[in-house]
Amino acid sequence: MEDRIRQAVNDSLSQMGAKEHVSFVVEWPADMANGDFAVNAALAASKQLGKTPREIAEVLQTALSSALGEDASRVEVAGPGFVNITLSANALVEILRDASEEDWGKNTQQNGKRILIEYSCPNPFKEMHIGHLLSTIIGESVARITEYSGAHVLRDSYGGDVGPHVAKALWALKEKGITEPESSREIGDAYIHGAHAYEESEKAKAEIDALNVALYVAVGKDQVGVSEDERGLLELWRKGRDLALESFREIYKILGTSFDYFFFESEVTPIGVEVVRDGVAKGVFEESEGAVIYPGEKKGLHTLVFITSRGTPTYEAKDIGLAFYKEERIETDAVIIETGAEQIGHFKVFLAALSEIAPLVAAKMSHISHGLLTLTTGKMASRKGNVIMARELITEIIERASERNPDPVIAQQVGIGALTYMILRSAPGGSIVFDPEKSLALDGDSGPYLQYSLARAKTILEKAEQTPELSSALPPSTLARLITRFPGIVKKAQELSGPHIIATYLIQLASEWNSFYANERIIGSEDEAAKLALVQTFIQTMQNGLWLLGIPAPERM
RNA sequence: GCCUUCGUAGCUCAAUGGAUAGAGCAUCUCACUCCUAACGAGACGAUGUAGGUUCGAUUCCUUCCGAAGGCACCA
Repeated sequence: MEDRIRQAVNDSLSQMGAKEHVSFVVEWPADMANGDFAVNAALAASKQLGKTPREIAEVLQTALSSALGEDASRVEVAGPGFVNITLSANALVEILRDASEEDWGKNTQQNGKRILIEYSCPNPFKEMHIGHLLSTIIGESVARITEYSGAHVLRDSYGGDVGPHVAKALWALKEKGITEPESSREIGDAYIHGAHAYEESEKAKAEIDALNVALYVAVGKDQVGVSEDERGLLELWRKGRDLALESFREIYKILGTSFDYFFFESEVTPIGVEVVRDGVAKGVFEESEGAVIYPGEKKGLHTLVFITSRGTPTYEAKDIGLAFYKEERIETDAVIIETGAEQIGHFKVFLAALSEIAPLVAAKMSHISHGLLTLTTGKMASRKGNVIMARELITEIIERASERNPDPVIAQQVGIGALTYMILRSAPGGSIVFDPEKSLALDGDSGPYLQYSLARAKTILEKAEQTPELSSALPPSTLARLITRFPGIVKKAQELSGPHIIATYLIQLASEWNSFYANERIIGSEDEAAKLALVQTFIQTMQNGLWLLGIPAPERM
């Protein structure tokens, strides 16, 4: 439809004598009263053609009327020179026929592509906090939105299982004489204890630094030639890592996400170090004050250390290793990495360095980020211990949902729906101010509002005795016209990697549906079969939309 | 100091350079014998500042004010 409009406008413009290409848009009017499509070509071409926008618009109106024939019920000039097009009841019904199919909203823009998405990325030896929760929820939704483009999506999470934070946790465990940690909580507490000690005691700091190096050495040797001390250290390290992973998987299950790959720093570090050392010979990296740096300042970026003067690799060197590690194991056409916005600067430097070493690998990588999640108490910092843990927050919101839902399965669906929606409703990039008391709304602009609208619609379909059947008896309601926009909304969300596009649309859709529900009798009405068919398309649209966000769809509420 | 991002209603968020800047919460009305009131109808209320580009600017450019993040051995 959009293509037909575009074609007709272009033809008409060149007939009017437009020599240069006129850039215009075919868009949805924000106000549905203005129709299904709006064309701003008359405004854009006004200067070139030397006519007023309204003169041109009137010519376009005639051209579009004849081009669209019976598919348009109304073509009119409005405002400063827009041409608004309203679809006819029949044209609308034809589009709605697709809307009760399961694949409603999918497109084939990236058919056959293999896309790897990295997100969540909690570090073993720390507990998962709400920052990771953000990444998990956003990453999963972006993955699902990408799947709707026909791409084969692979998911991975990357975690730091070596480095100073691990040394802090292991140091504290050893201090307490714990050799058999039993819960992830114990590991998390040890990290906090170790982090405090590191800042408060010179002795502890020295010991932890030494332990950090010792762990790198031990991990590097793996099974070959390890001493007794190293064997004990490695054993404690593996136990801690396993415990943390196990607790991550429990959370992923509740959130409806699962990963194809878990990558660890210990695996990618050797490759990273090797590549960076090679890079020194090639002149990409430089030695400075005993460290290996990438001189980003020469390119308007920051200069960052890749290998410290103690010989340990930093985050950046490990990321180089990770990029190579993935490339060796997984065939991909694109790699997307989702992290917190505080890493934007680092990612730019890393990407600049990588593009000098492996241009093709760097070219297919892209970085998306989420803003900081700030509490009323300020930025979260896990080393200070004043963090809200992912598990605590999930438990709390499910508990709140259970006040109204005795069924624990539904309570969980509603709780997760509220949490997920709260995170996905706003555009990525900005920070989310999170007040645990107020932010988890269960009514209004919320996940449960969407779920509730769906549950009500499903009940109607269950209770009805007639078979849903689309026909031109269906009046062209705002609800029907809004449903036809869904595939376009999905495309826009794909272009922007923006789940919030879907979220905003679904709220509008649910609101329109609830209004329809309140004002129109469905069961027992004259056009029951046609209205039931509309209900069916609403259900399919809402279901697919909720799936794209990762919000569960309860049958009843 | 330099770099990046962001300032929209009392609060939390929308608005692919377009039409009367949309929602929700809060506040105040109305509606509730009817398919689930986690609902519906209405009122109230906003683009930080000063310029520029444009037929048209919340959106692009510049000034100032304010906030957040980053800036060589953390991740």
